[in-house]
Amino acid sequence: MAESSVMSVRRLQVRETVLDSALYLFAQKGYFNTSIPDIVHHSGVSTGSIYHHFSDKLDIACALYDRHVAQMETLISDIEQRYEQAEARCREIILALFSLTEKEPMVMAYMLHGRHQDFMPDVTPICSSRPFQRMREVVVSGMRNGEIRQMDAMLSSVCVFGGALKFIQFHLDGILEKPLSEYFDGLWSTAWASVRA
Amino acid sequence: MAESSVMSVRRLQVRETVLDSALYLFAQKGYFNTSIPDIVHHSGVSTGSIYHHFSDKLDIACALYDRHVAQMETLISDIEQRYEQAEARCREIILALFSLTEKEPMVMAYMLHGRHQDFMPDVTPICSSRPFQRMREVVVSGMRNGEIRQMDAMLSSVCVFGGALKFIQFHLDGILEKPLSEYFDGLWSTAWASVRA
DNA sequence: GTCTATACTGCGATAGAC
DNA sequence: GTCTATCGCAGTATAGAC
Repeated sequence: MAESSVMSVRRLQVRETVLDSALYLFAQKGYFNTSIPDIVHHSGVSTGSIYHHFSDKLDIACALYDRHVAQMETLISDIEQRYEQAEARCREIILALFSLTEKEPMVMAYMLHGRHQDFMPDVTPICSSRPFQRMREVVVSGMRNGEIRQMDAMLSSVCVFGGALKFIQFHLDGILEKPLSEYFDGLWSTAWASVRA
Repeated sequence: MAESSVMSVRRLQVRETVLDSALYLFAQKGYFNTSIPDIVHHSGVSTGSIYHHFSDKLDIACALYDRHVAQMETLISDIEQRYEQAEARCREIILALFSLTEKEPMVMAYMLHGRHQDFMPDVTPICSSRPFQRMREVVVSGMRNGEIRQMDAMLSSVCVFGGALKFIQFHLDGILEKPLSEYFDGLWSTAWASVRA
C-alpha cells in the first residue's frame, strides 16, 4: 500500500515534470515548433519514459490543456465562494487573471494564445471552454438579480471581460508600456460603467 | 513590351492562385498542418512552379500576410477619406471589418487567428501591425479634438474596437447564434458611450 | 519504469528534362 | 516557366536491453 502510493507519487512527478517543460516550450515556440527531443532535453526525461507516461505528443498537449482548464476553474470557484455580488465576482476574476498572467505568463500564453484547434482535434475553442462559460454565467446571474442591465448575454460578457482579456493579450505580446496591474482601475471602471443597471 | 506585360500579368496570376489556395488552407488547417503537396493539390500549380515564384513555404505565408495587411490598410484609408469625425470613422471601420468577416471569413481567420509569430520570425504581433496602429491613431485623434474623453490611449482603443474584434473572433469560432451584423447596434452604442466626452 | 538506439514516414526543397 | 522525380532530413514513435 505504502509502496504503490509512493509509486503513484513518482508517476505523477514525472508527468508534472514533462508537462512543465511542455508548457514552457509550447508557450515560447508553439506546439509545432516543439519536438519530442526538445522536451527530452528541457525536462531531462528520456524519450522512452515520456512515451511510457503519454501516448503521444498530442496527449501531452491535451493533458496540459486539462491541467490549466482545471486551474482556471478552481480560481473561479474560489471567487464564487468568497463573493456574493456579481460586481465583486467579476472584478476579482479579472484581478485573479491579471495576477496569474504576471506570475505565470506561460500558462496564459498557452491557454489564450495557442490555437488548440490546430492540433487538438475535438477541442472546443477556448472561449467555449468551461472557465469562460462560467465567467459568462456570472454576468448572466448579475443580469438576473438586477446588478447588470438587461442586454444580450454575449455583449454584456464582452463588455465586462473583453477589455481585460485584450490587455492580457497586449501584455503577453509585450506592447504595454506599464505593468498590467496599473491598467486595472481605468479598465474596470469603464467596463463596469458600461453594463451596470 | 506587350509581351512582357502579358508575362508579368501571368506571373501575378500564378502568384495569386497560390496565395488564394494558401489562404484557404492556412485559415482552415493552419500553417503547420498545410504541406506544399496540399497547396499543389488545391491550387493545381506544380511544386516546381510554386518554388519558382516563392523562395520557400514561409515566403508564401509572408506574401499572404502582406497582401491582407495592405487590404486592411486600404479599407481604413478609404474610410478616413470619406469621414471626418472620429465617431464616424470608428463606426465605419467596425462595419467594414464585420462586412469583411462575413464576406471573406478566411482573410480574417488568417489575419486574426493565426499565430504568425510561430512561423514568421520577425513579424510583430498583429495588434502592432500598421492597420491596427492606424485604428488606434483614429481614436487618439478623437481624443485630441474633444470627441473622446481623455484617457489612456490603449484603454480607449480597446473600448472602441475591442468588443468588435471579440465578436469577430466569436463569429469565426462559430459560437454566435445570430449573424454578426445583428450585434452591431448594441455593441456600437455601448462602445461609443464608454468613451465619448 | 527508464534508458539508448533506431526504424519509418512525410515533408521541404532541388535537379534537370521539356 | 512549368513539370516530374527524387534527395535529404527532421521528427515521431518503437524496440528491446537493463
